[in-house]
Amino acid sequence: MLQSQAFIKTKREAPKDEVSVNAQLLLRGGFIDKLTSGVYSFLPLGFRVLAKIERIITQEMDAVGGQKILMPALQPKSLWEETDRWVSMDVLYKVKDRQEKEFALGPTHEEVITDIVRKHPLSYRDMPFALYQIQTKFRDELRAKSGILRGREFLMKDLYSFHADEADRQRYYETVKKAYLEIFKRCGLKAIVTEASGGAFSKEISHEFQVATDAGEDIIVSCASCGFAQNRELTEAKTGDACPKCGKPLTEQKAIEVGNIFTLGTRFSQAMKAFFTDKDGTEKLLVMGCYGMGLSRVLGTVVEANHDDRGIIWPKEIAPFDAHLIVLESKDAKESKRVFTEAKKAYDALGKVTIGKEKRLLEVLYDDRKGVSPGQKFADADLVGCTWRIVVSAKTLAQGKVEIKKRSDTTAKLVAFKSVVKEMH
RNA sequence: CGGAGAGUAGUAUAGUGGUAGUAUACAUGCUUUGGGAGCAUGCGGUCCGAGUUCGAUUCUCGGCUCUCCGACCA
Repeated sequence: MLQSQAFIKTKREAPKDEVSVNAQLLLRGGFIDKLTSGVYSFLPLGFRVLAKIERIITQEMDAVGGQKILMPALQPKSLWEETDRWVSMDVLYKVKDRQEKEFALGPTHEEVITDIVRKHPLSYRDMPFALYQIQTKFRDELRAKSGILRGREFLMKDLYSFHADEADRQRYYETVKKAYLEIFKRCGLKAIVTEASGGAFSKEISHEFQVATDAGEDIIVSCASCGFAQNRELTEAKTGDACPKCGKPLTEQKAIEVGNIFTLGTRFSQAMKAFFTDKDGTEKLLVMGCYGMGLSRVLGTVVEANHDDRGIIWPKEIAPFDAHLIVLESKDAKESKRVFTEAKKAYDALGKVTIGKEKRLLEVLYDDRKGVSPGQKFADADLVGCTWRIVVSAKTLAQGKVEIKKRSDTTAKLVAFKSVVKEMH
């Protein structure tokens, strides 16, 4: 993509009100735009990152047998009354149509998915199965805060699984848990599986995926030795207390919840009469699980966990572009022209390179802007945070080379253009 | 919802009961080109409403919006 033509507008300063790091850097870098409190647009750069996160999630959900669907955000009141959540769900946005008929803007989709499923004759032979979607959720939060970490409208992946019995549900729960860890790993996050309350769903504990950072709103107590971790809401344990599993000292830390998986059991199938026919020919309640993950929150968490004072350092697999190619003008017009010609050649060549197991095309953002100083181009590249920075200038060309630098490294290397791709492996 | 803070140009800021200033960004021209370059010119602003006043961006009241703390959180 040519930066001179792209809708990428970086800012030197963040709006003074924005305190959270994710909001500051994402706004300054032109990744997002705030419409109102807790409601954001994703601009070209941000949307590219979001699409990559979505791609990872989709791959991993498909890998555990999830079938992707899309459910409506607009949901009739009657559905929510079936589970008593029209009144008990305090974050529910309620809207009326011109006939005064009431609807909810979906904050989650247990009701809708259960309604879909119950309309179909199901046999034990159909079990288990799992459906998921990636969709915009609406929650009238008491307080939107922390940039895109707690919005009132946000993108979420929600998976729902259906089983003939509790043992199978438990088995699948563990499968999804592993898939979640793989997703977070690919997104460059170190997630800690944390025991938490089942909330309104269940008396059983749920599992949260927590990323330790000071920007977190949760406090978790964890053991570095055996991996035991609990949300503060479940425990009185403090730093230094003995781990109940292995006896080693526990550590308290702030963390961001990037995912949460729940045991639903028959909570919804019972309230909404969702059955399947078992081997013995009798109707039984579906046993369910649900598994949530906020994509926009994952994105914000990545920024909180991966940045320095100059900007964002995107993990490789979700960087908006693999490489940020920068051309620097020269004082001599003729030489400048040659530098631009060579940079354009490099851009065209890099765009045809395939990388990774999947042999996908390398994605390059080419800063071809004229009249922009080297300092500004470097500053922008650091802020935007693509994995690799490649510089073509009179200086590098004098040696027949280009410069390559990893965003996470401090030093650059001069290499022949031919070796650039090799450097990126 | 309770508490605190803040609303002046796209962004960041100054200031004043009497024609609103600076930086940056944007536009134009010239110069410059390895860490947010320089000069010149231009464009652009007091959140909304009421009150006090000859006159309000400034004072008073009300509203709206944003941020932070708290409560809450599938």
